[in-house]
Amino acid sequence: MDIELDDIDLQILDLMQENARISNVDLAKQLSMAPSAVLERVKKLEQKKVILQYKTAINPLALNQRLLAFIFIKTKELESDAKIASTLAKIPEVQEVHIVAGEDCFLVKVRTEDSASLMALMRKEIKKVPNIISTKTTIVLETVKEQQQLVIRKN
Amino acid sequence: MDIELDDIDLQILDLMQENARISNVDLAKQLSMAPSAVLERVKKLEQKKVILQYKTAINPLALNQRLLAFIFIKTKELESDAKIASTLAKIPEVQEVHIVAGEDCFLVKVRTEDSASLMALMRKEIKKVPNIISTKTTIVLETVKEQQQLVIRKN
DNA sequence: AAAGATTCCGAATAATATTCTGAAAATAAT
DNA sequence: ATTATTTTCAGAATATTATTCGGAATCTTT
Repeated sequence: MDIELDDIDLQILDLMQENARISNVDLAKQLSMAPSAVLERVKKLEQKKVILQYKTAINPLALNQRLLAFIFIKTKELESDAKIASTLAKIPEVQEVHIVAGEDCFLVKVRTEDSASLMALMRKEIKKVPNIISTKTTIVLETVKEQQQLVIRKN
Repeated sequence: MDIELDDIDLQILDLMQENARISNVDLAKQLSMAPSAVLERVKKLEQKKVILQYKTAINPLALNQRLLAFIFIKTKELESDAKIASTLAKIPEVQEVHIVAGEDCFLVKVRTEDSASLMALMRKEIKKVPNIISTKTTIVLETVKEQQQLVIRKN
């Protein structure tokens, strides 16, 4: 990542991070710049893959997704790590797959309707992945904060 | 959540989830509807809090945030749970705070520049929260998948 | 079946995005 | 230092999109 971001870029990212649908005109106003100049910067940020995606956060309850869980997965060997990981990643209910340090190998975040559908998912999808030794599931009772916004420090 | 979402709503959510900046005109085209009708639905989804926010996903590496960790926190009693949780939630580097089942009480997701800044954060912020008995930190070596998109099943 | 509410379309208008040219500023080269 | 080169910006022109609104169609309720 050989990218230089100046203060204006950081301000743009800061504003857009919280509101991806802010208009170019508004952005320009906040930055005291011309819309055309701001647009140029935004396009460049997209092109440089600093901006990865514009996402809409949907209320999980509106889609009846009430259960959130973290599953630690222990596997046999280090060799097939990448394959196991990508197999897990393909499951739509799986929101995150991390390879972690320590005796557990993978940490997986899953969102489903309820505990019954989590069990079904475990049985039908996760436990069928080869080379899994054991799983340890942590159920979330309540989520107090959930975002992926980054801390942006302006100069 | 007493919300009825029909198939068109689900399609809108499905499209916007992946691209929050899709234009109303494009949305309308994909749904074979008039832009005005689609706009009305989107506004309604915002109002009903089905749509929570439009976010821009920024590449963490571009902001030099290379370390991701999950911290399990064990606390004294159940009483002050909410307070501890909201204290943790106020830390900007903390992306997620969950109250979980099991002996560990909280699961916290943190993103920082490097291990040094994680240590600093632990010392200066997290361990200063009252009533914490112990913490157990899991360092992420590699993230294979990370999103919060929900599974949308159309009827 | 009638009344009421909701959803949709289409046209008009308002606002915004986008493109382009040239000037200014920053950077690099001589 | 001075000149070239590149980058960034502003402002105007144009293209595209968002938004509003009236009325028709559809669906719900009574």
